[in-house]
Amino acid sequence: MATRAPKKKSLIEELRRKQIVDTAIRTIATRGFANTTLNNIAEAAGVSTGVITYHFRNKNDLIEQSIKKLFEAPNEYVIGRVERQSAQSDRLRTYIEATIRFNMENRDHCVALIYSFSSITSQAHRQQVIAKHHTKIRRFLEKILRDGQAAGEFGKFDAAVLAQIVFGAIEGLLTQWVLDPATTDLARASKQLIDMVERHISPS
Amino acid sequence: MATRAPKKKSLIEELRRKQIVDTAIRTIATRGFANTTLNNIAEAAGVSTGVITYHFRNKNDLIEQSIKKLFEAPNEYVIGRVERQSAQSDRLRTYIEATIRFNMENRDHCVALIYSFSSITSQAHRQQVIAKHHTKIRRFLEKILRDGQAAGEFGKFDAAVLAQIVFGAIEGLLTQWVLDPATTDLARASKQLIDMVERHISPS
Amino acid sequence: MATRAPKKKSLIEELRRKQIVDTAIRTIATRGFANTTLNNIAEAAGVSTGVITYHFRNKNDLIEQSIKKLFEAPNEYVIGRVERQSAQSDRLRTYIEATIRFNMENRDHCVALIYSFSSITSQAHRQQVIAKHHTKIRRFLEKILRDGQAAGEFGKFDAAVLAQIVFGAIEGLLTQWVLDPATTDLARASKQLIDMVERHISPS
Amino acid sequence: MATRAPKKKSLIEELRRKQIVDTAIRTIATRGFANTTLNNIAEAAGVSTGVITYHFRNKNDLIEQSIKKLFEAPNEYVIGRVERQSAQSDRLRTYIEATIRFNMENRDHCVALIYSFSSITSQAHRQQVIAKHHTKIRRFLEKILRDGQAAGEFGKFDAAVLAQIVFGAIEGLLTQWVLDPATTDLARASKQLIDMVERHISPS
DNA sequence: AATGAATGAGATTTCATTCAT
DNA sequence: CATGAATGAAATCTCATTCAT
Repeated sequence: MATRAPKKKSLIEELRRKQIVDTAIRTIATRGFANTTLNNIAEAAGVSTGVITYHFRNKNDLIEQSIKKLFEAPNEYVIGRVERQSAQSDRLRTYIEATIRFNMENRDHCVALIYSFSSITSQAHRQQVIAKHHTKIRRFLEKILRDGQAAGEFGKFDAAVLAQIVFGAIEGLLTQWVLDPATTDLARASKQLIDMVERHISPS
Repeated sequence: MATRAPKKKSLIEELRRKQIVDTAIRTIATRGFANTTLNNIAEAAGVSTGVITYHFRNKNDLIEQSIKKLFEAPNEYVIGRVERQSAQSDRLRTYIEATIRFNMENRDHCVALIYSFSSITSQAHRQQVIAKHHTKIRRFLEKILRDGQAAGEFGKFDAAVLAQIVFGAIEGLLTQWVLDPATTDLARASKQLIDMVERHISPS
Repeated sequence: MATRAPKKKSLIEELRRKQIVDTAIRTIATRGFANTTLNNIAEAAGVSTGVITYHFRNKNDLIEQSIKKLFEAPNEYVIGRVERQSAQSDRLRTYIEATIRFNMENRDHCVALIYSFSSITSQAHRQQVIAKHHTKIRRFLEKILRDGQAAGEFGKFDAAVLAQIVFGAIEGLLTQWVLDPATTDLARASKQLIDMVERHISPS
Repeated sequence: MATRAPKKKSLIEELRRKQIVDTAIRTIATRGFANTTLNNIAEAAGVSTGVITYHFRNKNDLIEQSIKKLFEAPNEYVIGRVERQSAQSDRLRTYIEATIRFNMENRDHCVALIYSFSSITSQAHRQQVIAKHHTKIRRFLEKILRDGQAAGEFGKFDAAVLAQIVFGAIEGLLTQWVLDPATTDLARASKQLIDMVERHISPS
């Protein structure tokens, strides 16, 4: 029942912020990162430009809130589904499937996420934020692999490195799908990735 | 088979262009995409602002030349090494190893490449250029896989999809390494990826 | 001789106006003139933004009310004390002492006053208001000097010019104290100024 | 023969900067501090707005350069004249006369200087800059007084405090003259101030 | 009376591009 | 070829003011 909100935000304030973040994500997916202005976002949201700087400290603040959501939204989706599984092999498969599915069902989200790499500036902060999110997700995957080894479900392999590979493979597949959806068959790739990984980790 | 420049560029002209493109890549890697101005590049190259717009039609032209180089440089490196191998299994292993190695030895290049994936502006052109490069490399990998199947070196699998996965995995690993080099062991990941793929495609 | 408000203000209305003016002065002293927004003042007063524009025609109105108070508050303090003295030499000394004392006891007031001297916008009106207040106080001082001459307490000198000097000296001392309180000893300066002026005007 | 210039400025660059600073001072004197925009200054200088941010980091930078000049220009004028005098009593008189004269001959300068107090923001930096300039000038005056005491030209008094008073009196007189030139006779005030001070410090 | 979200005019700032030298 | 000062369009940011609740 803990209340957060460092500065007590009103309900309407929260709604507006959420609306603007969602619109920002949509606009970035449509126009690209470099080409998205506050005006574009305001117009897409049907509000005046001033509304954005009224609710966010500045453009950078809005962008970072959007990036936060870009990482958290798929996480919530995936983690919830993974945790409903008990066997680690089911968890692993669910992790891959759910991640791919979320992105297929939310292309704007996926596109904006991939684009967000270009938003990294020399101010290390932005990079750190993205890196932290990356690491967090990768660790979640790594834990599944280790738990599976501990339970005897999986054989012997370097869990940290395999987590890197699987996570990297998914991200790389999504990048391809963003750039060239016509020649990228995410669903089949998902199946084959699962198949390959399962064979790799089987205890035999 | 080298084609000469269609518009007769002087030698000094070519050198300048090359110098500027290289500096642009280095600057993007250092400052991020959104934070790199023509002045930044000019300063880093030790020339005046005007030099850039003298040698390139405009900023977009310079960026596209840089992106071209970002894709072509690792390609040359990798393809050369791959083609010295005759067995397809050697080619496949060489492809993965050489790609990882080139990027480890040219971090600026790698960083700029990852940043650029999503430097897409509303001119769909940029996205098409990147997608085309992606596809080209993936096709090269796919051909190795198919040739290996034809030669009986590899077993049965969907080559197009596996090419997607392997290519995606490498790209994803590089992305992780760009964001967080400390926790990303590229060399080990490379070995394990090769191991996993080889087991997956073994004909048995 | 107090005139009632020409437009019938309720008691609560008057209290609010006074509270806001006081807060404005405090905020200007804290944040500087150029850096004080209506929101800053509202926040410092613990009220909503709208309250200010509800009680004041606009920002300019609030600022002018505040400037009015900045001049009137020390005046009331000083004039009351001066008029309790009968000898003009006592009045003169009291004038200087009381002015310095009021400002030492109300640093925010003093700071805001110094800052406001030059808050002049292109509307010459603001400058006129400040000049009028200045002149009024100077005249008050001048009268003491003239009355002293008439009574034979003081010797021969140009009263108008000496009033300028004394008034200017006090204002200048306060400015220094505002800018650099550590190196400005107002109390000693006050004594020495009185001493110097008294010697200058002594009839001998 | 020491060269300064931390970053090697070209001659034309220096001229432009000087021109813009001068125009800024003139514009501030005319329009007031709060009412002066970069556009106003650019227009008055007959250049485009971009020129200003090309030659100055930002508006704040220009303002601080202008404030620097506001303090340094009268200083140079006054110090040069003072140092041509050998007797300390001549130096003191020259200090007061020259300060008043410079300001009478450069009203824009004087007006902008007085206005500059309103430019102080909560960022302590601006205040410190102004305070530092103030202190420096006051110390110069203090030294004249002490040297005169050491030479036996002047009698016994607290030199630091008298310097405060004389400096404050001049500044206060200038403030009055800025606000209300019609009723402020600077020339006569200057004479009477000298007279009063000389009597105060005479050794008898 | 009071609130505070929203507006929009006007300011500052950035920067690709031009052009006289 | 090269320079770098200048431009001006377009972006971000600020904030007094309005207004529905």
